[in-house]
Amino acid sequence: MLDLKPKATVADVARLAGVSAATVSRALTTPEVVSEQTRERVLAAAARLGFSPNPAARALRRQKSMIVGAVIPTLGSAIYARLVNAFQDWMSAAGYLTIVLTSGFDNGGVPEKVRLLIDHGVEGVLLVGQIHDPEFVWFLQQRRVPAVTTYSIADELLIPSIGFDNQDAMLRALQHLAERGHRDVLLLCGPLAGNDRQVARRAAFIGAMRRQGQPIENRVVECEYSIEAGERAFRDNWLHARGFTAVLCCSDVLAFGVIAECQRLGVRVPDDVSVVGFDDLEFSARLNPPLTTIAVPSEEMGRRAAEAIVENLRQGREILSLTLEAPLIVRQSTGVARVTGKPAESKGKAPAASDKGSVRRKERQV
Amino acid sequence: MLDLKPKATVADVARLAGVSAATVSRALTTPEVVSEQTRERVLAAAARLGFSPNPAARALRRQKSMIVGAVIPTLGSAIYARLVNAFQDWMSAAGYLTIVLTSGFDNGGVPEKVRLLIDHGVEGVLLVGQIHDPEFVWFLQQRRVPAVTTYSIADELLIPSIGFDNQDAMLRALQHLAERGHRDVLLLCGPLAGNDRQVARRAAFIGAMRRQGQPIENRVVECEYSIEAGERAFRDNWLHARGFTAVLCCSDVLAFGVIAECQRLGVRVPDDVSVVGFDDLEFSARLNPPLTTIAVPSEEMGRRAAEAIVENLRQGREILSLTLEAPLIVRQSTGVARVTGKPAESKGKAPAASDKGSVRRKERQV
DNA sequence: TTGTACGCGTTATCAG
DNA sequence: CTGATAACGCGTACAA
Repeated sequence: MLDLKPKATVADVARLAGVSAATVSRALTTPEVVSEQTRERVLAAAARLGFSPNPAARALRRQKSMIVGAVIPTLGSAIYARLVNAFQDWMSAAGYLTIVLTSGFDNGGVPEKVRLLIDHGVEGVLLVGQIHDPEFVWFLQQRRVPAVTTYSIADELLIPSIGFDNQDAMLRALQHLAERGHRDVLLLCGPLAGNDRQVARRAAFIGAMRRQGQPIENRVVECEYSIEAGERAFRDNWLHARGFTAVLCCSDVLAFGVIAECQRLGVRVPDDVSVVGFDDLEFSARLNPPLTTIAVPSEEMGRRAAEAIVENLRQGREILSLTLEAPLIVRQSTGVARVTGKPAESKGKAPAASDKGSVRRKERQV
Repeated sequence: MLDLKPKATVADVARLAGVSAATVSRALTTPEVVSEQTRERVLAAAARLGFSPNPAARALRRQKSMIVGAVIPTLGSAIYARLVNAFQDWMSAAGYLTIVLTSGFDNGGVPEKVRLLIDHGVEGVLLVGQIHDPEFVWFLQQRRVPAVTTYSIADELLIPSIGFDNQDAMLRALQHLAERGHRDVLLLCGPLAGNDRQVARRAAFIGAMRRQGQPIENRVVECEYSIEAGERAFRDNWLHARGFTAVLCCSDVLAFGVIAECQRLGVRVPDDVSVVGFDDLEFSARLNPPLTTIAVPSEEMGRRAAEAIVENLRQGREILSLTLEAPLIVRQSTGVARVTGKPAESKGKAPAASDKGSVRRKERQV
């Protein structure tokens, strides 16, 4: 049963069909230049031998692998998984396969991973976050490998980006809170080391707070991306450093933790504390209360990045940076600030019970 | 700035180092067989030219691409994303890159995707769910591409599987419910077409119900995997077809929807209805109430599948099927069945408020 | 329309 | 230890 026939080659097909190897190749790749009958003979022979062209030989000859790569922090985070999902879908439709490689949240390791990909022959690369390493940018250029960064916007002269403005998104979230009387806000951000998105968000936060003359000591906390980290961060800060009336989370996952912990501690959201997230994951609209959050266009980034790379590969079209919208979705986790230190009057229980019907009913975009 | 030097080859390095191409190759791949000084000259020359071996040429010569593939339903589902994440991590540590391809939930499309991967030169394949197509299995064998299926257990003579017993998991969940007096149970399952995991779970459910002489009309509902589908399914069935005292969901995502809808409808969990999930996602322990669910070992499946494939590739070791544990994690979403049609006595509100401290406090494995 | 000849870049083999 | 040579399998000028 186990025949070791070392996989058919064009030569085998040629022999069986009684033609030359060149003709086999033509019959398979440019059928129209081959006569009807030889084409049929060749196709039949190929089918009979289960022939398919050796990808390495083809790649060597054509200088094209039809493979692209994606380097992301992790697939464990829905936000990146969805990005890659969309990217991969589009790429696959365009005839490219996608190699996925994870690098953790510190972008310092990304160049090495990209090198690895390129050494394996990928023709284009999707990245998350900007790389501030001129040598690396230069490397990509001279290797002629188109690359797109997502989740942030382009600094000058670096890798083109298809993303959104993290600072602006943050400012809109803060303004939303400010309009409701929140001046003292706690920021929970994700890992900062080598993570330009988080750094940008924090910078926006600190800038805004400074402008308002608001002190920021003990108001910026770095967490891992996990529900538990959000729980812990909220608990520690609520118990030891009260005073803030709102929590701004750089990830919905953290916000989930905050809300869960609030329930456990008997802290009411938004009556005692308002909570804002960042991502707009599927579950965020179903939290109790539904989460006000920044809707990050992860699928769109993936799709557009794929489009751009494919067009570059096919027609040499330059990849242009693009800034997408990341609207604030206002739901029920944010409300008017209570007077600091003094719990607000309870507005009567059961916002949940009164909340029948479509979840999206009470949403608003900003 | 844009020098078009068409990427250095061994020949270029050889010329610069004043040696032959063969020596360059040796200096790079088996440094120990080359004299100290020539090695250094070669390495220096290679570094100066930014040389790295052409992957297609290497793959052609060595008959090895160092690339493997994974075909999964979608990356949009945390459960598969985590599987691939673990698989890819391990593979990458072993020197292999991973191409990810999605195929939707109907396994009918999988063979085609795998073919695509193999036509691109992958050396091994990770699958989700069994493929019942002898021709396909034969194809994999004669192409000598090791494959592993996950999420289910091996039927005889098919592709080796590293998974868990879906039927058994389902029976344990049902037994847990039965012990608490639940006889009339609603099953929400995911897409069934071409999805052997879901089919197995449903089969177990139907079998058990039959054995108990319990009617199953209107007790099996097929849903998409989304929170909203869970909400809708529960709403429709609760309003129109009361009678069941528990809902068994084939995915935590559906259970999330059920619990969210219960809150909206004022239905108490577990007093009025018990809810069981399947997956044990990160958020499931934080739902209100925390979700009783089957813990699917997705990371372990990914890791072990990678190990098995690597060992097959490296040492020709046969891949053995393996059945992993998928324990039922008992939390607070399941309780004693109320008398059908009559809401249970309320046991006093605020299980949440009393639920301080570690989330895992009240867990139990079965 | 088809066949012949060669090269893509690397590495295994064999001789030196 | 090193160099010459051939071959991996395909695709494409070029010639017929």
